[in-house]
Amino acid sequence: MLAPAALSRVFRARGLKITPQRQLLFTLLHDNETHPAVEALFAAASKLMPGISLRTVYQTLNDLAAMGELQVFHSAGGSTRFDPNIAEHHHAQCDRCGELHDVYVDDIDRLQVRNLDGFLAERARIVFGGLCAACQSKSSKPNKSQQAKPQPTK
Amino acid sequence: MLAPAALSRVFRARGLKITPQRQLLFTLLHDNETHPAVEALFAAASKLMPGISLRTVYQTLNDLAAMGELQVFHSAGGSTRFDPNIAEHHHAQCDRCGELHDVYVDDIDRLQVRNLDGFLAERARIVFGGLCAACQSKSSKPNKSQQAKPQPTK
DNA sequence: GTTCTAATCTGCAACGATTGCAGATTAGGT
DNA sequence: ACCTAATCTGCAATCGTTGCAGATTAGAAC
Repeated sequence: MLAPAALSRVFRARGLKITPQRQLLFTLLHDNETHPAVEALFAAASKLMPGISLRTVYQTLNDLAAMGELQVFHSAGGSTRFDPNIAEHHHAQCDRCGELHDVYVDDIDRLQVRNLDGFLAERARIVFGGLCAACQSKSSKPNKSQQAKPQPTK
Repeated sequence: MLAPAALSRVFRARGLKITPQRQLLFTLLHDNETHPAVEALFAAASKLMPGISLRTVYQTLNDLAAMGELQVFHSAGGSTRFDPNIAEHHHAQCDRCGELHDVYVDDIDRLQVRNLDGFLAERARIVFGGLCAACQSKSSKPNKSQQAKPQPTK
């Protein structure tokens, strides 16, 4: 995502207004590597600007995503995460804590893909599953997992 | 996913009952390559067994997923798709029609991943984006897309 | 600085997907 | 045929997200 100042220029150029709410969200997102969910952003924004509407947060995120300034990440449990890193990169998601982590992968186009069957692949998104460094240390005792597999009803 | 008969054995072995509803869903899912959503399965099931409850479809899908007999695929718009193919494979999703397509990728472990930062990657899921064969032919005129990018409110 | 208007914000109602619950039904062991 | 735990059904409730309408405001024009 562009820096707040540059983003403001882009918005103005499109006839969009620079409101305090938008500026706040720009700064909260810029260089943010936590892949925040809407609620997390709303909480952070609310601290700095009490009264900001959840609706506005959704609106702004949608706008930024539509402009290609934000990547959207849909994961288990219907949770949506936003990623201001729009360089070509991929993700590693921890099975235990659900945290997302940016990773970079080389030579993706060298992959041999079978059964494409006429599909014209332009992009690839890779999500690695496993355990993050933190969860490996405090292994054994499970955390609040985003990928818990419930047993069939007994 | 196992064949209906084998699946029934697994269920029994776990003390789970084989109901007509479950059997129906087993057969509807077996060898199903359409990556159906819940609603689609419910519709198909309802034709063959009028009165089956949507709740039961959800229940059964969740159980199968928890048992590892089904892969769950979360994509844009909050849509959840189920994939009975549990062999190691990946997906190609059409930007225009949203259709999912199974693909197979070789030598994934040969990928060079940077910035893993202690993350222990055990699995990788790749989703290719692009245009499916069908949408390439009838190109130009857009279809109902699952990835439509709305303009910022004007 | 004042005026003006389209863009934006807010709060709330509405929506679609999914789950919790409780009572009726039933698979399958005895 | 009987019995009981497992299951099914229908409905209410929840969650994330969006539509709407009226109040507010950024920023262009004077």
